[in-house]
Amino acid sequence: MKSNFRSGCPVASTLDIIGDKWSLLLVRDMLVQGKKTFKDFSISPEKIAPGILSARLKWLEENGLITKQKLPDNQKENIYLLTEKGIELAPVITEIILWSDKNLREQNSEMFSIAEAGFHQDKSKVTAGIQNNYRKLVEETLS
Amino acid sequence: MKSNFRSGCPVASTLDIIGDKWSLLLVRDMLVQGKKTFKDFSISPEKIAPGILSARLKWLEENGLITKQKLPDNQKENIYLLTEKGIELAPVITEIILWSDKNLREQNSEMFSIAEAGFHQDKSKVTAGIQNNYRKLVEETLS
DNA sequence: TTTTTTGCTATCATTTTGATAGTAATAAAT
DNA sequence: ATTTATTACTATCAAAATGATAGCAAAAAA
Repeated sequence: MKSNFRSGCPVASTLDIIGDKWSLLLVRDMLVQGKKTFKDFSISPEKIAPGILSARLKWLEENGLITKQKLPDNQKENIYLLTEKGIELAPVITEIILWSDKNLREQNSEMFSIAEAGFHQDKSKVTAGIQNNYRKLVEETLS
Repeated sequence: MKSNFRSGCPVASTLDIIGDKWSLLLVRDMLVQGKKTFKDFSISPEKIAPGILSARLKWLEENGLITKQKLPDNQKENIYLLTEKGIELAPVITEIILWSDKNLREQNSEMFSIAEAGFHQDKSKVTAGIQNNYRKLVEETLS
Protein backbone atom coordinates (compact mmCIF):
# COMPACT_ATOMS: atom_id res chain seq x y z
CA MET A 1 0.00 0.00 0.00
CA LYS A 2 1.24 3.46 -0.89
CA SER A 3 1.48 6.15 1.77
CA ASN A 4 -0.97 8.84 0.87
CA PHE A 5 -0.32 11.89 2.96
CA ARG A 6 -3.17 14.21 3.89
CA SER A 7 -1.01 17.34 3.74
CA GLY A 8 2.50 18.76 3.91
CA CYS A 9 2.30 19.16 7.68
CA PRO A 10 4.97 17.11 9.49
CA VAL A 11 2.57 16.33 12.34
CA ALA A 12 -0.17 15.11 10.00
CA SER A 13 2.38 13.09 8.02
CA THR A 14 3.57 11.29 11.13
CA LEU A 15 0.00 10.50 12.12
CA ASP A 16 -0.58 9.14 8.62
CA ILE A 17 2.09 6.52 9.34
CA ILE A 18 1.77 5.76 13.06
CA GLY A 19 -1.41 7.61 14.02
CA ASP A 20 -3.56 4.61 14.80
CA LYS A 21 -4.37 2.88 18.05
CA TRP A 22 -1.63 0.27 17.82
CA SER A 23 1.51 1.18 15.87
CA LEU A 24 3.18 3.14 18.64
CA LEU A 25 2.41 0.39 21.14
CA LEU A 26 4.24 -2.09 18.92
CA VAL A 27 7.22 0.25 18.80
CA ARG A 28 7.00 0.52 22.59
CA ASP A 29 6.93 -3.29 22.94
CA MET A 30 10.02 -3.63 20.78
CA LEU A 31 12.00 -0.74 22.22
CA VAL A 32 11.16 -1.11 25.90
CA GLN A 33 10.49 -4.81 26.25
CA GLY A 34 12.52 -6.22 23.41
CA LYS A 35 9.59 -8.02 21.80
CA LYS A 36 10.40 -9.61 18.46
CA THR A 37 7.80 -12.16 17.37
CA PHE A 38 4.12 -12.21 16.43
CA LYS A 39 3.47 -14.19 19.59
CA ASP A 40 5.30 -11.64 21.74
CA PHE A 41 3.10 -8.84 20.42
CA SER A 42 -0.05 -10.93 20.77
CA ILE A 43 0.29 -11.20 24.52
CA SER A 44 0.39 -7.50 25.39
CA PRO A 45 -2.01 -6.36 28.14
CA GLU A 46 -3.95 -4.39 25.53
CA LYS A 47 -4.80 -7.56 23.55
CA ILE A 48 -4.41 -6.73 19.89
CA ALA A 49 -6.42 -8.90 17.50
CA PRO A 50 -4.31 -11.04 15.16
CA GLY A 51 -5.77 -9.51 12.01
CA ILE A 52 -4.88 -6.03 13.12
CA LEU A 53 -1.45 -7.07 14.33
CA SER A 54 -0.78 -8.68 10.99
CA ALA A 55 -1.88 -5.56 9.12
CA ARG A 56 0.15 -3.20 11.31
CA LEU A 57 3.36 -5.22 11.04
CA LYS A 58 2.98 -5.28 7.28
CA TRP A 59 2.35 -1.54 7.20
CA LEU A 60 5.30 -0.72 9.46
CA GLU A 61 7.54 -2.90 7.33
CA GLU A 62 6.34 -1.26 4.11
CA ASN A 63 7.12 2.11 5.61
CA GLY A 64 10.59 1.16 6.73
CA LEU A 65 10.11 1.28 10.49
CA ILE A 66 10.70 -2.42 11.02
CA THR A 67 12.26 -5.39 9.22
CA LYS A 68 10.93 -8.94 9.04
CA GLN A 69 13.21 -11.96 8.75
CA LYS A 70 13.77 -15.54 9.77
CA LEU A 71 16.87 -16.67 11.62
CA PRO A 72 18.87 -19.58 10.08
CA ASP A 73 18.15 -21.92 12.98
CA ASN A 74 14.40 -21.35 13.12
CA GLN A 75 12.24 -21.47 10.03
CA LYS A 76 9.00 -20.97 11.91
CA GLU A 77 9.41 -17.75 13.86
CA ASN A 78 9.46 -14.44 12.11
CA ILE A 79 11.69 -11.89 13.77
CA TYR A 80 10.54 -8.29 13.65
CA LEU A 81 13.16 -5.65 14.44
CA LEU A 82 13.04 -1.86 14.48
CA THR A 83 15.14 -0.01 11.93
CA GLU A 84 16.94 3.21 12.85
CA LYS A 85 13.89 5.05 11.58
CA GLY A 86 11.83 3.19 14.14
CA ILE A 87 14.39 3.50 16.93
CA GLU A 88 14.33 7.26 16.44
CA LEU A 89 10.74 7.33 17.66
CA ALA A 90 12.08 6.88 21.19
CA PRO A 91 12.04 10.63 22.00
CA VAL A 92 8.39 10.83 20.94
CA ILE A 93 7.55 7.95 23.26
CA THR A 94 9.51 9.56 26.09
CA GLU A 95 7.56 12.81 25.82
CA ILE A 96 4.29 10.88 25.67
CA ILE A 97 5.22 8.97 28.82
CA LEU A 98 6.09 12.19 30.65
CA TRP A 99 2.85 13.86 29.56
CA SER A 100 0.83 10.84 30.58
CA ASP A 101 2.53 10.53 33.94
CA LYS A 102 1.80 14.16 34.71
CA ASN A 103 -1.62 14.59 33.16
CA LEU A 104 -3.42 11.26 32.98
CA ARG A 105 -2.51 9.61 36.25
CA GLU A 106 -5.54 11.15 37.92
CA GLN A 107 -7.86 9.66 35.28
CA ASN A 108 -6.15 6.26 35.15
CA SER A 109 -5.55 5.05 38.66
CA GLU A 110 -4.01 1.84 37.35
CA MET A 111 -1.14 3.62 35.64
CA PHE A 112 2.34 2.21 36.26
CA SER A 113 4.86 4.35 38.08
CA ILE A 114 7.73 5.62 35.95
CA ALA A 115 9.69 7.13 38.83
CA GLU A 116 12.33 4.40 38.92
CA ALA A 117 13.12 4.73 35.22
CA GLY A 118 14.78 8.09 35.73
CA PHE A 119 12.87 10.10 33.13
CA HIS A 120 12.39 12.93 35.59
CA GLN A 121 16.11 13.16 36.30
CA ASP A 122 17.46 13.11 32.74
CA LYS A 123 15.07 12.22 29.98
CA SER A 124 17.54 12.47 27.09
CA LYS A 125 19.95 10.14 28.86
CA VAL A 126 17.24 7.57 29.59
CA THR A 127 16.00 7.81 26.01
CA ALA A 128 19.49 7.31 24.60
CA GLY A 129 19.97 4.37 26.95
CA ILE A 130 16.83 2.68 25.67
CA GLN A 131 17.94 3.21 22.09
CA ASN A 132 21.43 1.83 22.67
CA ASN A 133 20.08 -1.15 24.56
CA TYR A 134 17.85 -1.93 21.63
CA ARG A 135 20.68 -1.59 19.13
CA LYS A 136 22.63 -4.14 21.16
CA LEU A 137 19.65 -6.49 21.17
CA VAL A 138 19.43 -6.25 17.38
CA GLU A 139 23.12 -7.07 17.05
CA GLU A 140 22.87 -10.03 19.41
CA THR A 141 19.76 -11.34 17.66
CA LEU A 142 21.41 -11.30 14.25
CA SER A 143 24.78 -12.72 15.32
CA MET B 1 -18.31 9.66 27.81
CA LYS B 2 -16.07 7.96 30.33
CA SER B 3 -12.42 7.32 29.54
CA ASN B 4 -11.87 3.60 29.53
CA PHE B 5 -8.18 2.85 29.50
CA ARG B 6 -6.88 -0.28 27.84
CA SER B 7 -4.08 -0.76 30.37
CA GLY B 8 -1.82 0.88 32.93
CA CYS B 9 0.77 1.76 30.31
CA PRO B 10 1.33 5.52 30.02
CA VAL B 11 1.79 5.29 26.26
CA ALA B 12 -1.42 3.33 25.77
CA SER B 13 -3.27 5.72 28.08
CA THR B 14 -2.20 8.72 26.02
CA LEU B 15 -3.28 7.02 22.82
CA ASP B 16 -6.63 6.29 24.45
CA ILE B 17 -7.15 10.06 24.75
CA ILE B 18 -5.44 11.55 21.68
CA GLY B 19 -4.58 8.49 19.62
CA ASP B 20 -6.95 9.11 16.76
CA LYS B 21 -6.41 10.68 13.36
CA TRP B 22 -7.44 14.19 14.39
CA SER B 23 -6.99 15.18 18.04
CA LEU B 24 -3.32 16.05 17.81
CA LEU B 25 -3.94 18.07 14.66
CA LEU B 26 -6.47 20.16 16.54
CA VAL B 27 -3.93 20.76 19.28
CA ARG B 28 -1.42 21.72 16.59
CA ASP B 29 -3.91 24.15 15.03
CA MET B 30 -4.50 25.82 18.37
CA LEU B 31 -0.92 25.89 19.58
CA VAL B 32 0.88 26.76 16.38
CA GLN B 33 -1.71 28.71 14.44
CA GLY B 34 -3.85 30.09 17.24
CA LYS B 35 -7.07 28.61 15.91
CA LYS B 36 -10.04 29.07 18.22
CA THR B 37 -13.38 28.48 16.49
CA PHE B 38 -15.23 25.60 14.81
CA LYS B 39 -14.82 27.45 11.53
CA ASP B 40 -11.07 27.85 12.03
CA PHE B 41 -10.64 24.11 12.49
CA SER B 42 -12.93 23.33 9.57
CA ILE B 43 -10.63 24.99 7.07
CA SER B 44 -7.45 23.03 7.76
CA PRO B 45 -5.68 21.55 4.71
CA GLU B 46 -6.60 18.06 5.96
CA LYS B 47 -10.35 18.80 5.75
CA ILE B 48 -11.96 17.34 8.83
CA ALA B 49 -15.66 16.47 8.51
CA PRO B 50 -17.97 18.52 10.77
CA GLY B 51 -19.35 15.50 12.58
CA ILE B 52 -15.89 14.29 13.50
CA LEU B 53 -14.74 17.77 14.46
CA SER B 54 -17.75 18.12 16.71
CA ALA B 55 -17.10 14.76 18.36
CA ARG B 56 -13.40 15.44 18.87
CA LEU B 57 -13.93 18.87 20.43
CA LYS B 58 -16.47 17.38 22.80
CA TRP B 59 -14.09 14.57 23.69
CA LEU B 60 -11.13 16.88 24.27
CA GLU B 61 -13.28 19.12 26.45
CA GLU B 62 -14.56 16.15 28.48
CA ASN B 63 -10.98 15.10 29.04
CA GLY B 64 -9.81 18.51 30.16
CA LEU B 65 -7.52 19.35 27.25
CA ILE B 66 -9.60 22.28 26.02
CA THR B 67 -12.31 24.62 27.28
CA LYS B 68 -15.35 25.84 25.37
CA GLN B 69 -16.89 29.24 26.02
CA LYS B 70 -18.60 32.23 24.47
CA LEU B 71 -17.20 35.73 24.77
CA PRO B 72 -19.56 38.44 26.11
CA ASP B 73 -19.58 40.42 22.85
CA ASN B 74 -20.32 37.45 20.59
CA GLN B 75 -23.10 34.96 21.33
CA LYS B 76 -22.62 33.01 18.13
CA GLU B 77 -19.00 31.94 18.09
CA ASN B 78 -17.75 29.28 20.47
CA ILE B 79 -14.18 29.83 21.56
CA TYR B 80 -12.10 26.70 22.12
CA LEU B 81 -8.90 27.17 24.12
CA LEU B 82 -6.24 24.74 25.28
CA THR B 83 -5.88 24.19 29.01
CA GLU B 84 -2.44 23.76 30.58
CA LYS B 85 -2.95 20.03 30.16
CA GLY B 86 -3.31 20.63 26.44
CA ILE B 87 -0.50 23.16 26.22
CA GLU B 88 1.82 20.61 27.77
CA LEU B 89 1.47 18.44 24.68
CA ALA B 90 3.81 20.85 22.92
CA PRO B 91 6.96 18.76 23.58
CA VAL B 92 5.25 15.71 22.08
CA ILE B 93 4.42 17.70 18.97
CA THR B 94 7.97 19.02 18.77
CA GLU B 95 9.45 15.53 18.81
CA ILE B 96 6.95 14.40 16.20
CA ILE B 97 7.90 17.31 13.96
CA LEU B 98 11.60 16.50 14.30
CA TRP B 99 11.03 12.81 13.57
CA SER B 100 8.89 13.62 10.58
CA ASP B 101 11.35 16.14 9.20
CA LYS B 102 14.17 13.62 9.42
CA ASN B 103 12.38 10.41 8.49
CA LEU B 104 9.34 11.17 6.35
CA ARG B 105 10.54 13.95 4.08
CA GLU B 106 11.69 11.40 1.51
CA GLN B 107 8.22 9.83 1.40
CA ASN B 108 6.29 13.10 1.45
CA SER B 109 7.85 15.46 -1.06
CA GLU B 110 5.27 18.11 -0.23
CA MET B 111 6.38 18.45 3.38
CA PHE B 112 6.89 21.99 4.66
CA SER B 113 10.37 23.05 5.71
CA ILE B 114 10.85 23.56 9.42
CA ALA B 115 14.37 24.97 9.15
CA GLU B 116 13.35 28.56 9.84
CA ALA B 117 11.51 27.67 13.05
CA GLY B 118 14.75 26.89 14.86
CA PHE B 119 13.89 23.41 16.14
CA HIS B 120 17.28 22.12 15.07
CA GLN B 121 19.11 24.84 17.01
CA ASP B 122 17.25 24.62 20.32
CA LYS B 123 14.11 22.57 20.47
CA SER B 124 13.24 23.18 24.11
CA LYS B 125 13.51 26.94 23.61
CA VAL B 126 11.29 26.88 20.53
CA THR B 127 8.80 24.65 22.33
CA ALA B 128 8.69 26.93 25.36
CA GLY B 129 8.25 29.91 23.04
CA ILE B 130 5.24 28.32 21.38
CA GLN B 131 3.71 27.56 24.75
CA ASN B 132 4.25 31.08 26.10
CA ASN B 133 2.91 32.63 22.92
CA TYR B 134 -0.21 30.56 23.30
CA ARG B 135 -0.63 31.49 26.96
CA LYS B 136 -0.51 35.15 25.89
CA LEU B 137 -3.13 34.50 23.23
CA VAL B 138 -5.42 32.94 25.82
CA GLU B 139 -4.99 35.94 28.11
CA GLU B 140 -5.67 38.41 25.31
CA THR B 141 -8.71 36.45 24.15
CA LEU B 142 -10.29 36.42 27.58
CA SER B 143 -9.55 40.04 28.49
C1' DT C 1 -35.41 43.06 7.06
C1' DT C 2 -32.93 40.22 4.09
C1' DT C 3 -28.53 37.82 3.63
C1' DT C 4 -24.63 35.65 5.38
C1' DT C 5 -22.06 33.34 8.74
C1' DT C 6 -21.36 30.14 12.40
C1' DG C 7 -21.90 25.96 14.68
C1' DC C 8 -23.49 22.59 14.56
C1' DT C 9 -26.79 17.81 13.73
C1' DA C 10 -28.50 14.10 10.63
C1' DT C 11 -27.90 10.74 7.33
C1' DC C 12 -25.74 7.22 5.05
C1' DA C 13 -21.77 4.94 2.66
C1' DT C 14 -17.19 3.35 3.45
C1' DT C 15 -13.40 1.96 6.15
C1' DT C 16 -11.31 0.35 10.20
C1' DT C 17 -11.44 -2.28 14.28
C1' DG C 18 -12.48 -6.18 17.27
C1' DA C 19 -13.54 -11.06 18.49
C1' DT C 20 -13.15 -15.53 17.40
C1' DA C 21 -12.31 -19.71 14.79
C1' DG C 22 -9.55 -22.16 11.97
C1' DT C 23 -5.37 -23.69 9.22
C1' DA C 24 -0.69 -24.82 7.39
C1' DA C 25 4.02 -25.22 8.54
C1' DT C 26 7.48 -26.00 11.75
C1' DA C 27 9.31 -27.67 16.02
C1' DA C 28 9.13 -30.37 20.24
C1' DA C 29 7.97 -34.37 22.73
C1' DT C 30 7.16 -39.24 23.03
C1' DA D 1 8.61 -42.11 13.40
C1' DT D 2 4.57 -40.25 15.05
C1' DT D 3 1.75 -37.53 17.83
C1' DT D 4 1.31 -33.04 20.06
C1' DA D 5 2.08 -28.30 20.51
C1' DT D 6 3.44 -23.91 18.89
C1' DT D 7 3.74 -20.18 15.70
C1' DA D 8 2.09 -17.20 12.38
C1' DC D 9 -0.92 -16.21 10.43
C1' DT D 10 -5.90 -15.88 7.32
C1' DA D 11 -11.01 -15.82 7.20
C1' DT D 12 -15.23 -14.35 8.78
C1' DC D 13 -18.46 -11.42 10.54
C1' DA D 14 -20.16 -7.93 13.86
C1' DA D 15 -19.42 -3.40 15.70
C1' DA D 16 -17.48 1.06 15.78
C1' DA D 17 -15.27 4.97 13.69
C1' DT D 18 -14.63 7.85 9.76
C1' DG D 19 -15.88 10.52 5.73
C1' DA D 20 -18.96 13.19 2.60
C1' DT D 21 -22.70 15.86 2.13
C1' DA D 22 -27.04 18.21 3.17
C1' DG D 23 -29.53 20.87 6.04
C1' DC D 24 -30.95 23.88 9.85
C1' DA D 25 -31.41 27.26 13.77
C1' DA D 26 -29.44 31.20 15.96
C1' DA D 27 -26.80 35.16 15.69
C1' DA D 28 -24.55 38.76 13.21
C1' DA D 29 -23.81 41.68 9.26
C1' DA D 30 -25.48 44.19 5.40
